Amino acid sequence: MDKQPTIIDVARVAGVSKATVSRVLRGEDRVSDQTRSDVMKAVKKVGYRPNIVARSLKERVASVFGFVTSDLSNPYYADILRGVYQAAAGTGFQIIIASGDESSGGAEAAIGALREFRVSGLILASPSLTMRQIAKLTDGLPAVIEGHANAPAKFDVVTSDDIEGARLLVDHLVQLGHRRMVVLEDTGLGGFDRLDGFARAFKRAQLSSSVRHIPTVATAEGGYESMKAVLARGKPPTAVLCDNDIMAVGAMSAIEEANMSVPKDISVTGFDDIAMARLRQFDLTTVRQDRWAIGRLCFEVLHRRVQIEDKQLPGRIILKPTLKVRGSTGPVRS
Amino acid sequence: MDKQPTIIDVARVAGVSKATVSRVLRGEDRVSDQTRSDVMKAVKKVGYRPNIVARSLKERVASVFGFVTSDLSNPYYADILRGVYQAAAGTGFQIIIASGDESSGGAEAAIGALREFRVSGLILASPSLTMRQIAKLTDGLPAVIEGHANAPAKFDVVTSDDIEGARLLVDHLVQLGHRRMVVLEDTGLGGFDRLDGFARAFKRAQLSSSVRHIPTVATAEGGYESMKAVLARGKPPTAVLCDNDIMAVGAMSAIEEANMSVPKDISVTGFDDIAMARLRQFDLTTVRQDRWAIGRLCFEVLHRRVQIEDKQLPGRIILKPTLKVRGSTGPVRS
DNA sequence: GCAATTTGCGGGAACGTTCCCATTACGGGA
DNA sequence: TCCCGTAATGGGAACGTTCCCGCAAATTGC
Repeated sequence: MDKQPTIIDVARVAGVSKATVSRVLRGEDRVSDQTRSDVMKAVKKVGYRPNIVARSLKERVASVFGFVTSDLSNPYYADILRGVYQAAAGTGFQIIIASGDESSGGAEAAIGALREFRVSGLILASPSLTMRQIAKLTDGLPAVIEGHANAPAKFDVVTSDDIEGARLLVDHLVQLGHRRMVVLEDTGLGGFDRLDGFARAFKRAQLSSSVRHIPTVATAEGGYESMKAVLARGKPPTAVLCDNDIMAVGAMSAIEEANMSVPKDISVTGFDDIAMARLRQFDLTTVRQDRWAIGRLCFEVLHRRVQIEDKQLPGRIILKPTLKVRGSTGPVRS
Repeated sequence: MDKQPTIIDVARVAGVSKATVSRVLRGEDRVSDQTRSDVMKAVKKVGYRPNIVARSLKERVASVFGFVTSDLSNPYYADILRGVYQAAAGTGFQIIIASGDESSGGAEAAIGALREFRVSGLILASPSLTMRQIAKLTDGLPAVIEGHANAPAKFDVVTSDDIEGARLLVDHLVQLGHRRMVVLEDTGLGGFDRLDGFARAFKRAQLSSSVRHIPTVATAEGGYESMKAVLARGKPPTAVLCDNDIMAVGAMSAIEEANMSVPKDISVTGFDDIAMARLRQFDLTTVRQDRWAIGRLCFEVLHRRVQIEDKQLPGRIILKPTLKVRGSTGPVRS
């Protein structure tokens, strides 16, 4: 690789000092029009490209945000990430993604690596991180947290209102006449707000006693197995609420395998509205968050705090989800 | 944010010079055991964390690879990315992902941003990049290309053998007795090798004349529309080959909607073996690439070239795909 | 026992920026 | 005419590393 031209090369060609080139490049005003255009011409001529590394060193922090997620291949985070990138485009900020899953050393290693990089802020989209960990690992670095509505007040939060989402689903089913229901609960660390939301909504509808909660692995297979077990013992429920869409797909498999029909015999709901939910074969009633907006807002909140050195108190942006009623839910059979 | 301790702080605490601290940190041998342990103790004490930015400046390049993709939310690339991260863990190399999709300025802007960062290599997983663009934009930077088996000889290539994958599918269907077939072709820029592979395999089986090729948008809706159009006019084919799994899912919808059955009336195949293909509702015969391995190898090839300053000629690693026969294909109805 | 080599360590330049301080040139007011 | 403010620019230190070079002490070879 041949040597990249530096600001000094530009200065030599333009016949000015490096300080002047720097001024032009950073758009300062104390430069004559003549010099400015000379410098710009020289930049073009030598093919100069700014060296972010040198700038970062001088400025003590890099114009980079770190994005930490526990699961890169989860489409939920992929969508958020798209929003982040979209918002980052043109701001001069880059994003470094650190995978916090166990095989790459966990979230601690991920955040550690980002800090070596002197990133100027963190976006934490990793439900497996506890608040205690977050507080310890960020240690003064600006951070915005996704997915934990009840994070400590010292952090900015952008997340969707899962409690509201759960309420929407429960209300919808109750309205359709459902009473005897089952919730397939993610046994992982994520989705805490959802479970809380389901519990509250059932309590509000005074149905807490007629609802069973089944711990389930958050995959299609997990949903399938749990549903099969539910159907094997006793009177089947009239509706099944799942912690995410993919579990719901598994549950639907088990229901059809038992020669029952969705939604005639059993209604099924998901959570997230992933692309698959819209397919004819599933046509799943679910709750949709604007994941794109979440990502975008995560970036903007962080950017604001870092760039403008915004000293106002951390805020929390809680986005309202929308209920997507599709063909997997229907009135209870009488 | 309070100031991070530097190598000089460590030196002061350990009572040595910064050069010695640097030596210890980089594991050089010309240091006495006593000094080494003193320094390590001081590192612990002051909570020193190396500053990658300063190191990168001095070394002229950053220990960072850039990953360029045209579609962040495509699970295909998400899986490759997982492989990349897995391989990168522990090497000291970080990955910066640049989204090359149009909304963020395209691949040119993405690669430009990465170059400002002085990344020491690129992983290009973006089928929409032409070879001409790649040659121009990389300009001497080491790069490994994914997805283009026929890239110029000056680049390292890691990809799956899509031509072989297409052959496997065609052979499978021919063996089942299928002759009148349809290929739903991705109209996008990607998947060139697949189309080529289908065409070659049909030619080899002397079936080129009995196969129709339908340009199709590479989504579930696209597959649905194209299939509907195919069924609307004339005698339906006995088998449909799709350029990817998600198109196949759409095609299956259209077939069932027309009151025909998969695979009894029409066999359907996909390409990629995404998680969805394994679900009971689809049970799709498809071709699987080891995407995790592709990602891992992309990193390793690049790491080797950059780190070891491997001067050997660029190589191409072409991974053999495997045919996954499932329930969406069957013998032709006689 | 003395020169030659090795070992262990420190000093300081360099990487490419930014930014603070000169320094110059030029007017205008006293 | 002199002084001083201002506009435009240059010089140089600093950011935190790495690495070359040099020097003293220890070790070796004769």
